[in-house]
Amino acid sequence: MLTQKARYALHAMIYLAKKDGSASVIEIAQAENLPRKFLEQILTAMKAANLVTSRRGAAGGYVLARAADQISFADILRCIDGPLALAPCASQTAFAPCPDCKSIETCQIRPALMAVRDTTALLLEGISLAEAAGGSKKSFL
Amino acid sequence: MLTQKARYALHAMIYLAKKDGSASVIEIAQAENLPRKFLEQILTAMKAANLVTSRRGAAGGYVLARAADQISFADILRCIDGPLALAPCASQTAFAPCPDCKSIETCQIRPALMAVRDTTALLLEGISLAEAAGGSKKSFL
DNA sequence: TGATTTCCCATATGATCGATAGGATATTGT
DNA sequence: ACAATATCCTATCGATCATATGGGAAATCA
Repeated sequence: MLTQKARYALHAMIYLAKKDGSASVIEIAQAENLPRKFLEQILTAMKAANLVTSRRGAAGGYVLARAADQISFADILRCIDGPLALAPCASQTAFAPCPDCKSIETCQIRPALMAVRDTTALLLEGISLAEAAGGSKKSFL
Repeated sequence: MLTQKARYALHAMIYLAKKDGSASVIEIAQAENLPRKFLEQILTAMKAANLVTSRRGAAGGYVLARAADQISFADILRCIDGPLALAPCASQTAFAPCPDCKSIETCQIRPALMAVRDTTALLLEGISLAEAAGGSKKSFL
């Protein structure tokens, strides 16, 4: 399961994609019905991951750092919820042996977890904010 | 990410699949290097889900409730970590609207989450204890 | 009867989730 | 200059969950 924070992040980012311009935290929070201060944290994380840029002061706000079709669900989920994989040993972006693992080579659950990671990463990296906002339903059906 | 508990469960069940007979908690815990009392809880859950049967007393222990090729990774993971889906609204076995969801029909992240659920469920339901124990690597490559 | 084992319930600790609060800092409009 | 508006930064908080550990009742077998 994703965290609520991650779902908030997706909604906020899709809002920015549709807006195609700057939007303040307050604007996004009201439009998408998200807790304002919590959203602030989320956008801070998105900025740290270079997915959005920000401007301070009156008439400030957040903008997508790249075109909406160049930001994937995977980008967003990774920076909020961490790796997509079901176990550290099956992660490409944050590989680590599982704490209790004897041997990565002989592990009998890893192949399955790798297969799952590969397919979910393929899917989530293939879905962009532009597609989600537009509702094209093309690429993943 | 799976919980450690879920990984423990998979290892324990694969051990039972390879053993093809009764094994006590202590035996499994020692063989797979799992905390004994924690494993006890896990096997209780597996029994509640009808994945294993048990016998008490001396020479007691746990046995798979079905043939090893009739128990999938999905069966085990669902009863330890819950639904495979990334959100309640994308779950087949435990569907529910997300707490903050306005409308399931117009949600712009749900289609993606459904696609992910479908593929991971397909994979994890297709991987049996027998396959994992045997290491055939056939069905998911 | 005594040893073994599952079963059941309770507790503990640390981390994580989902927020909220307050104020510092930057920018804009008047 | 100044007030209004925003982001930025840090701290805290309650609830839940993850990861166990412990004690003892009940069943089974030699």
